Amino acid sequence: MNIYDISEKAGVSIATVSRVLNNSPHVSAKTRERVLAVINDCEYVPNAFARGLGLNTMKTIGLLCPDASDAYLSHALAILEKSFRKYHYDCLLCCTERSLEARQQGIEMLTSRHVDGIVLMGSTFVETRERDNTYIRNAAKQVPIVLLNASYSCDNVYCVMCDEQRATMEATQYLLDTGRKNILYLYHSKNYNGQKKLAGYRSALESRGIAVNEQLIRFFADEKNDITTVRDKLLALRESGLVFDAVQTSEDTLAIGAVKYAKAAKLSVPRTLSVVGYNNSTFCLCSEPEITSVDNKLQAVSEQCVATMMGVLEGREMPQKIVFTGELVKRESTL
Amino acid sequence: MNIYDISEKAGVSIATVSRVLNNSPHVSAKTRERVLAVINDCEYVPNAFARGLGLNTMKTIGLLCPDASDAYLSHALAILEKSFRKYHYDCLLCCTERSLEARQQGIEMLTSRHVDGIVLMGSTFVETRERDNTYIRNAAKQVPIVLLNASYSCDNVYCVMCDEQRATMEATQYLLDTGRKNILYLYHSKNYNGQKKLAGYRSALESRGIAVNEQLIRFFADEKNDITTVRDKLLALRESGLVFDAVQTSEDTLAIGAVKYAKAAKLSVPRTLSVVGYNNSTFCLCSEPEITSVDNKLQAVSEQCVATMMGVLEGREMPQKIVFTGELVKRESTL
DNA sequence: CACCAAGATGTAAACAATTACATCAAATCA
DNA sequence: TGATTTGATGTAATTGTTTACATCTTGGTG
Repeated sequence: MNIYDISEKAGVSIATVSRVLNNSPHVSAKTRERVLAVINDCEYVPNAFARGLGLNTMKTIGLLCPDASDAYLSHALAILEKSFRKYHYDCLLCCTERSLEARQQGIEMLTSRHVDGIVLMGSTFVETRERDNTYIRNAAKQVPIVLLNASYSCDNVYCVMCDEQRATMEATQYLLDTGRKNILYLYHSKNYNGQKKLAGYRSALESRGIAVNEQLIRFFADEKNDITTVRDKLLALRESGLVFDAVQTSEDTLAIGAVKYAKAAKLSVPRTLSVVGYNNSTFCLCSEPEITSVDNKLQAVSEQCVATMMGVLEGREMPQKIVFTGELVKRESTL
Repeated sequence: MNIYDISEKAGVSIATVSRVLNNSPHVSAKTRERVLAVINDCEYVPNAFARGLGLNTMKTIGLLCPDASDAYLSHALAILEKSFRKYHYDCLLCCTERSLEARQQGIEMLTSRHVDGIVLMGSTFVETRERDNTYIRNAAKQVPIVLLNASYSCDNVYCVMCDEQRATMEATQYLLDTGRKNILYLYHSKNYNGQKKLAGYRSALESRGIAVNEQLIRFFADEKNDITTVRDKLLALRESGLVFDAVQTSEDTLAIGAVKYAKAAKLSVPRTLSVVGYNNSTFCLCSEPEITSVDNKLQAVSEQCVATMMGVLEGREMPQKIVFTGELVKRESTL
């Protein structure tokens, strides 16, 4: 069943059928009605591939997501999909691992499928390592790219992000202001955002004239999904003589691990140990006590990504970089 | 840059270029090499739409997900996407609300885009209400449909699921066996799975010769995302004189709410109140105490969905229904 | 009444692949 | 040596749209 069958049954040309299909005003009311009747009758649906070939677009956005099962990213995913759908764009999902090669492959897949735009979620790459970003430059020659919570200056690449450095800095300052002296900083990723957050921690100490103790900065590789391991590592740190009266983390589940550690070490949160997470996820509310965490405005950032992409696709001039401000949500795990 | 340009530059016909592109054996080694060199040189990528038109497929699977931000579904999403990618199929994501109309629209969108198959995640619909399922029957005429954790008998529709009734029953029996007399059952959805789980709760009581107290069965609408509300409602129930020494739920976050309630009511979990969740999500580990929950084998179910879909697409005979068995994971919130 | 604009409709050329069938040369066999 | 097979390559049809351009009505205007 194609457009020719319909045109024949309706006694018109295929051009007229196509015009009806595309709501062209150049069709008389009677003709339109007759054609629509036939279309309905035959349950005809135009072939999407042929349409794509003719129009050179299938109204599709590629979403490159490092991990769809991650609480934070899956939330962004849901917002992006919903918002793009409002503009009648569908989303092709590509979950890469967090490795550079996988992301590169993912982008190639998406461009080869001729998506209209790509949203790159999260920051696997680092702004300063130019070599790693050539694949973005290349892809940007084909389609507009919007970076969700990452930063990179390049033609046809747009950034929407939260100032994670500042948000982290304010969280650290808050801990200092409540009298904490030795803040252990746990981070799980050395990517762009990971480094920015760490920089925020450092600058908070500097702003208060406190020297950074490198012993208090710990990289807890990809253990963000293993609360027990985090707890045990913290117990080991304490055992080794490291002194700290607060734990600040780059991710909420690490903070959960810190709370579990406090329980195991018979410390009271927040009396003898303050805990601060990052992302303000549901995990914070599940914990006992509930965890203070940084809200990095995911909803706003995600929606702005869609707005930016649509602006670019509609030919409007769009800002190359939009930065939101995070906010510390205070709960029971801090004084 | 199309296949004609390449054929010209390489001094061959478009058929030969196409053969090289598709790894046809009917090309001599020298010719292949020459063509590949030109392709590389020009950074030529075949047009996906034209290819789709010719082959009548773009190797795409539609994923219909009620809510991509849900912990449970997002996990399934990640597994599905990854597994389909192994077979070189890409995934078109469609997040519907949980309403029937939205799902129906979603399916129409996916079929109009000519996906090769659709995975329907979760059960919005109810097996017995035939009227609600006509949209599935219709869609199944176009493409194979695999239901993830739902059940419906129909041609070209395949089901992969966990026996949630049995899993729930075993959890309830466990509570009874540990001496609990009045088990409050909280559920958040009246869909197919919601009803099956509730049936499991009832049958557990019956199996022990205990009459079901309807007062102990409570529908906590869509409050699974609002822990505080759950806590307050439970406090109100206690206030109203309802007696219960255990709370079993259809979803982990409801169980979190129960734990919060216990704290507010100064009850000890599990000493004076047992709590059992469902889904065995990370939330269970965040809680203090950690929550006993039903693992419904999401990984296995998701992977089998992909295996079933690929089997169908490759023309193999596939079982209409595959049922996995859930498992109660015991933690600190039960005796 | 002739002319012209406007609106409706049709024709045919893109769009960019795949592939059945035809062709042709070289190798094998009688 | 001539017939036959095999393998490589080319030709042209096919897929189902969109759309620029051509054509044909129809009604209004001078």
